[in-house]
Amino acid sequence: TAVAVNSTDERYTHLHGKTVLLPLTNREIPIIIDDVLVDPKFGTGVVKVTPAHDHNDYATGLRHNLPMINIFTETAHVNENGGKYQGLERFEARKKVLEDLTELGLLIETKPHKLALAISERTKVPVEPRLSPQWYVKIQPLADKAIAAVKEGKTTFVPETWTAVYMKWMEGIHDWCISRQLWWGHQIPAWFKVGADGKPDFESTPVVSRTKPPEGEWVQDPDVLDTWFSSGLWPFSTLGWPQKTEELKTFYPNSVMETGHDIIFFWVARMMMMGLHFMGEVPFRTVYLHAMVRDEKGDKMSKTKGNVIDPLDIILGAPAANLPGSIRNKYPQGLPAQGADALRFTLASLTQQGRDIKLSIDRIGGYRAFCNKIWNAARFAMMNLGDFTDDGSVFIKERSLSLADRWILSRLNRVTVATQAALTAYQFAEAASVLYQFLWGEFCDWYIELSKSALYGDDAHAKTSTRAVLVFVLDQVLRLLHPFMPFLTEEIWQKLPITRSVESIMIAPYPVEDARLHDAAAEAEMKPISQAIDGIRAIRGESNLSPALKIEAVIQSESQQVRESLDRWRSYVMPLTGLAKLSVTAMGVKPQQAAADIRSDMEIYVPLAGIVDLAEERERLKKEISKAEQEIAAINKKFENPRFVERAPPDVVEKDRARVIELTSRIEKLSENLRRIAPVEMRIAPPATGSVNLGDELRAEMSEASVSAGPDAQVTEALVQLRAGTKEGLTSRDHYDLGVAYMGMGLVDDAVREFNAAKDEVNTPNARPSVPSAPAKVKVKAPAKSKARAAVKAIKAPKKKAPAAAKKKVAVKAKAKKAVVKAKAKKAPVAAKKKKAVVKTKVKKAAPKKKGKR
RNA sequence: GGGCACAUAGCUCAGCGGUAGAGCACCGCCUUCACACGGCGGGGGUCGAAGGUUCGAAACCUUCUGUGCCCACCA
Repeated sequence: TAVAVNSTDERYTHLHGKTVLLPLTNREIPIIIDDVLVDPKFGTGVVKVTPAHDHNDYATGLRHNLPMINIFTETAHVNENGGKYQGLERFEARKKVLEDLTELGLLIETKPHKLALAISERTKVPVEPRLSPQWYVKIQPLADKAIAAVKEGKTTFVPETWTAVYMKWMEGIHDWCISRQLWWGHQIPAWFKVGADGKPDFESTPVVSRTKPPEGEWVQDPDVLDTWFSSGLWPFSTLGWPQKTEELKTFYPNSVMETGHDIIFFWVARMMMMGLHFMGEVPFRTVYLHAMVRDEKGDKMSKTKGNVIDPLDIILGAPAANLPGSIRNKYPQGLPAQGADALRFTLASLTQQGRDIKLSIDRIGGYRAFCNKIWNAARFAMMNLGDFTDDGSVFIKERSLSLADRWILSRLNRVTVATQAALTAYQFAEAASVLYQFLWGEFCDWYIELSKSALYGDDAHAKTSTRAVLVFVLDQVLRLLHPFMPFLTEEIWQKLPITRSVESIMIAPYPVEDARLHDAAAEAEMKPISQAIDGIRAIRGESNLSPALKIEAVIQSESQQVRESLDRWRSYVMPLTGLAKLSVTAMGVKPQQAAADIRSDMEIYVPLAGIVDLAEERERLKKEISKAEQEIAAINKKFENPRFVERAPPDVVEKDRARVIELTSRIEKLSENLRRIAPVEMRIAPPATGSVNLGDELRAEMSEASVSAGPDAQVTEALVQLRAGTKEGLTSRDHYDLGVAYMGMGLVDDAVREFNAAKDEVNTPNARPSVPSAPAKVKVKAPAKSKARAAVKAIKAPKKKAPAAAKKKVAVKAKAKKAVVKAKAKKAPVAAKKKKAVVKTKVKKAAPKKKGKR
């Protein structure tokens, strides 16, 4: 249609205003000057212009008033405007054009050239831009109103980051083509005169009408409206518009529009424009844009990629064979059934504002376990309600309650407030998290455990109160949870044997804050109790004590309040920590041979020499000390910088100062305890090789052989008797032998005590010269080592006596045996346990035997 | 090509100026009378990289790298 050059291109200045002859059609076309279209540095600096078949050229055509010559039919064949190429398919036509140009000697060269080509998503062939009659909506006046409404805050976006997306699109908007050549949709209500071929004559002036115009031959435009044009009417067309119905009056404008951020342009923007135009008011006050679910790599799920997970496969489970390819590869075992509530709760938990969700099957599994946990907690409650059928609300306000009761009610109130706040702020993940933590971490882990003594006890009053609280909390928390887990909560709620005001949890009132439940005193009093329980549990856990083993604990505290609370609620502490005895005292003498847990306002001791592994306890203390030291170092680094004290807010500085003092005191206490249970280092001096640490060596052997006095009650008893009998009237030799025997049992600390006793005896005139004194050390000569070894061996193979001459061989054998045990232990834990059991039995026999020897 | 997000423990994610957290997975002890889809305890991170602001940065700013999404006639 034209040939364009850049005005600054001096090569072509002489051609300005002239025309050229199009060789293949002999049409005369103008040379135009267009600096927008033509880049003089690119190619020849001359470009052909086809306004009917290219977007840029179309704009150029408008600028220069060029004719729009369409050369394609709907099927991309050359039409009557294509001269001799008429009827050819587009790719054929291109080949022919090249051939003809070559033949005429007009083709100078061909060069490969990369360009962006629009490809049809459905048919995968290049799209040919082509002029055709379409309906457009003049958009600017509509957009202006839609922009103003958001700027004025009449409608807000949540998360607000999407406001910018909406604005950018609105501000750069262009007229909206609303006609579509599809098979279904709202047919455009426009009528054209019937043309010669029986089809609409698009050149005629259309009549817009719902019904056929009465006079003349008319045919309705076959096109349908863009689906978003129809959908844009949704906020009011669904409410009876254009009639002025009650529904329309009530629900327009609506409060919250909830949708995906991928259709802000398509739908939200159109609803805004349509609503403002037809109703004169925004369609909704808030637009909440939810996260989109992606696959595990963050890619959008699509059928083409084959990465779509059907929600039903997650809910109901699916064998691998039923899954699409890429999903099957990741889950070759298929998907386990997770349930609708677990899926829903997971989605809520992962819905963080402004982010998309990478769906994690594993995480759904975690919440499935949560569903199970709730179910079992409810089962526990119902099993223990007895004949209690009240909903508890009256009881909890009129009766005196236990500390645990008051505490959980206060926590419930906090959770109610937090859940409400989160929901109001559209923080669904936060709400889900709050409820999860409360239900599992507080209600199940603490309240249910604490309630057992009352429920299983004889105090009728306490029993009834606990039942009331149990059912009340459950009822309330189920309501709070209901939006996140509709099925499970309804099921349990219906099963609760309580009187209800409504027939479904769906319409039960959502819990609101109840200031009367708030109980700061109860929460404060629970603190030392949970601290004590945590501390004792930590000692047990770190020392791998069996839960069945009853232990004693001593708790010392400077705070009288703490002591009183612990004393009053010892029935909470003892069962949760498996205590046989709990002593609560003021600060004073520390129990000997005890594991310790030092807290800021209490010190917990578990005096169990021989049962708690003091070596491990020492490691634990060292670790705690090092942790505290590291923290002090980090804080001190701050203080070294003078500007920190100078410029940081006083409260921050003060907080750090206090923390240093607290940590220092903690380190002191921990170190003190470490000293108290420190083993005395023992050295033996074998003739040739120099000194060896017998304690370490034996300990290493012991642990390799898995010899343990263990938690066995009989063993414990035997040890107590043994120790009771070693206090007085023993010779140095006796102490020495006992030390060896203790070593043999792996009780290093007891052994050390005996060796030291032996050392004391040595200082008397009758002392055995083979046990010389050394400051804070016990030196034992080689024979002692062999005896110790023999003791070890006796434990391992008690019936065989090892002659002194054969000790080396035996030692080698024993080592080989140990290696076998070790290897077995790795592969077959059951076998290792059996081995251990055998060893234990021998210890039982060995201990009283020693006693008898005295 | 333009725009917007995101990058924190093996995985999925919180935290968003003042002592690095959760769930799952992992390790140890336990089939204790709601729950082994469980209980208790534990190990694991120079918070993508480099600069800058600050007394102090995982967090605020800049640049870079990587990943993803949206738009692509116009931003």
